[in-house]
Amino acid sequence: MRLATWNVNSLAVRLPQVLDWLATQAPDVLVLQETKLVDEKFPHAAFADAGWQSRCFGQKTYNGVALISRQPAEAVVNNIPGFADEQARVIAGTVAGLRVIGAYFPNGQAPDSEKFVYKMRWQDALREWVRAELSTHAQLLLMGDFNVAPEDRDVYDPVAWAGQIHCTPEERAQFQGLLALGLHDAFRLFEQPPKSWSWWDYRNLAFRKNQGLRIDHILVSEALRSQVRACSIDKLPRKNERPSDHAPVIVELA
DNA sequence: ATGTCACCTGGTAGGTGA
Repeated sequence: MRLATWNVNSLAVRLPQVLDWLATQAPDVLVLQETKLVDEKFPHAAFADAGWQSRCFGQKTYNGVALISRQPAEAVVNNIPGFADEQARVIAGTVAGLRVIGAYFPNGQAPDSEKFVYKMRWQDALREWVRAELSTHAQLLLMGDFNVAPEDRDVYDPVAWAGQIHCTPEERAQFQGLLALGLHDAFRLFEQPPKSWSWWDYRNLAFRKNQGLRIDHILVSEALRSQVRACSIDKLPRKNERPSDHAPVIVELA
């Protein structure tokens, strides 16, 4: 099994790249973030024509998530049950016996902002829901754009970024809180090249200078840990014309 | 470097979010 996550920063713009990438990488599951499409405009037909099932949960202008899979997804859930939210950030489904949660964590804007408060509340709710999901789904993956660089080695300039959004102690503690549920950062189960990032700012020639952060993650449950064969970031789509600012992350399960 | 991209409203630009 091969599963992946990708923040596409507008599926309307990136659809051809997503279809190309699906054809090349042939994952079993791909979760998307920042589709920025209302459900009425979701390109289900384009995915179906290429042989993919698609489920979406979107809104106008911002956010929006989707679950693309070869096999149909069952027991699909939109957003965090019991957590009232205007923003479309979560889609979960069971595919081939795996519980897959695709999530677009709030950005948080700045540590002293209202959006940061929301980011913390949202993650409190997510964590408690994932805890409950784990009690009924031992084989679970939580994947998406977490908007946190878990450690200094996930940041190109940790001194400059210290205390900044994506790197605050509060956000890193939230990430540890997810690991404390018994989840494992699939990327760190393996030796990885130094300076591995999943996001590069569009500004400042950041990609060319490899100035990025690792903020897109795949967490796997304890029951899946021994089945993880590889985890990697695919930088190639970031070299496309009109790329997303994020690269896909892929995990291989036995 | 001051360096971008996508979307909206409302307009041949400015504001917002990332």
